Amino acid sequence: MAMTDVPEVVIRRLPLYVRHLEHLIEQGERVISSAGMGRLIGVTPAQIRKDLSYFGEFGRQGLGYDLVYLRSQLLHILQADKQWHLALIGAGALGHALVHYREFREHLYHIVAAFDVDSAKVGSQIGDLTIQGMDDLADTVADLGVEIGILAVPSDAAQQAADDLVASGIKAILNYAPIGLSVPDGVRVAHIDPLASLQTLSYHL
Amino acid sequence: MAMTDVPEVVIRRLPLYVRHLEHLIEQGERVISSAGMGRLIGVTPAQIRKDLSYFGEFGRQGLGYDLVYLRSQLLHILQADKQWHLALIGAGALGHALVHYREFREHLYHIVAAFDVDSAKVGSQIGDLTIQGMDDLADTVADLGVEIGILAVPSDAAQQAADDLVASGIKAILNYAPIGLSVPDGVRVAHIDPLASLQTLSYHL
DNA sequence: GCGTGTGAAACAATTCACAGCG
DNA sequence: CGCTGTGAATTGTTTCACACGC
Repeated sequence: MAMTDVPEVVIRRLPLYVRHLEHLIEQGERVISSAGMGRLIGVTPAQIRKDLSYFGEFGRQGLGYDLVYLRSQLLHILQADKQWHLALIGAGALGHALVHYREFREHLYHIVAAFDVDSAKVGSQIGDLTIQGMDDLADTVADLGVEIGILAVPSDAAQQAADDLVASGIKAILNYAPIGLSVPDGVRVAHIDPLASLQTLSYHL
Repeated sequence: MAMTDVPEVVIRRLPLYVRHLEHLIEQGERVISSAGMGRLIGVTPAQIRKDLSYFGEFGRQGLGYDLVYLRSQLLHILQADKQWHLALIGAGALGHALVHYREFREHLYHIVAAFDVDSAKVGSQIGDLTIQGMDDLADTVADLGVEIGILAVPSDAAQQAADDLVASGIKAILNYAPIGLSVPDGVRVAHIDPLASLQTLSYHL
C-alpha cells in the first residue's frame, strides 16, 4: 500500500503487465484475475498481487482487476501517461530504425531531435528530423524540453556522447552502445545489449 | 567450484564481465583484482569472486585475475568461443540495423539467412543476404545449421513467426517484437523491449 | 602482505496461506 | 463462494569475514 521502497525488479515487471493488459483489452476482455494473468504471463498469481500492492489496491474482491482501470493506473505509476521528449545521438543504421520505431511514438515517447558526431551527416534528414551537430545539443535539449537521451553511437564515441548528454542536463539515458557508461549520481542509464542477450542464449544451448 | 545450479542472474552478469575484460585488454592491462574490477563495473568484489566461483578457480592468490585467461574462460562458459549461425526474421528497418550490426559478426554470432513474411520483399537484398520467404525457413535452418533465430517482425506477426522457428527446430530466439511469445519447454527466449526500458526510465524521473 | 575462494550471516525476493470483503 | 491484499515462511542472492596460498 505504501509506495516507498519498491524493489527495482518489481518496476521492471510493470511494463510487462501493461503489455499483456493491452493485449487483453484489444481482445475485448474487461476483467481478469491474478490467476488468469499469471497463467498468461507465466508468473505466479501471488507475485502479481504482491507487485501491485506496492502501489495501491487496484482489484475487487471476488472479481479480479478491471483491465482498463489497471492499465491506466500502471501507466500513471510509470509516468508513461504523459508525453516524453527524446533526443537521439547517432544517425547510423540503428538510429534510423529507432526513429522509425512506431512503438515509441504510439506510447508517448517522441524522438524530437537527432544528433551525430560525424559532421558529414549534419544537415541531412533522418525520418523527418534534420541531423544536428553535437554543438547544438545543450541548446536543443533546453529549447525542446528533452528529458531522455538515446545513445546509438559506436562504443568509442559513447562515453563522450554520454558526458555531453549529462552536461546538457539530461537525467536518463537509453544506451545502445556496447559499453558500460559512467555517469554521475542522479543520472539513470538503461542498457540494451543484444550481444549480451545472445551470449546468455548460447550459454543454455 | 561445481557448475551445477548456477543462478540465472549470475549468467546474465558474465557478458558484462567479458565486456570490461576486453576493454582492459585493449588498454594493455594484463591482470586485475576483483576489487579493481568491482570499482570499474560498479559491483562488489565479493560478488565477482562468488560469481566466478560457480564455474571454477580462475584467479591467483595475492595477484588477481589474468585478463586474457579469464576472458577466454568466460567466453568458453558462455559458449561464445565458437561460431553460431543466426536467422533473421523480418527485413524492416530494425532487420537492416541488425544485419549491419558489427558486434554480432565480430563476436562469432553470424546472421546467415534473412526471411520476411512480406512476399514483396522476397528476393531483394539485405546486406549481402537475399531475403527468403517463410516457406524456405525449415530447409535453410537445416542446411545452414542455424541455431538461433532473431525475431524482428511487427507484434501481430511475431507469434506465428515464433511458431515457425520452433517448427524448424530452433531452440533459442532473440525477440525484438513487443510481445511475450509462448514457446514450448526447451526453447529459450531473450526479449529486447526498448519501450519497457524507457518506461522504467520515466518511472524514476 | 595481498587477494582469492568459500562457508556463514545478512539481506532481498518470492511464495504460501489465510483473513476479509464483495 | 471467489479472489484480493498481506503478514509470515520460504527460497534465493548478496555481502561478510577469514583460512589459505602466492
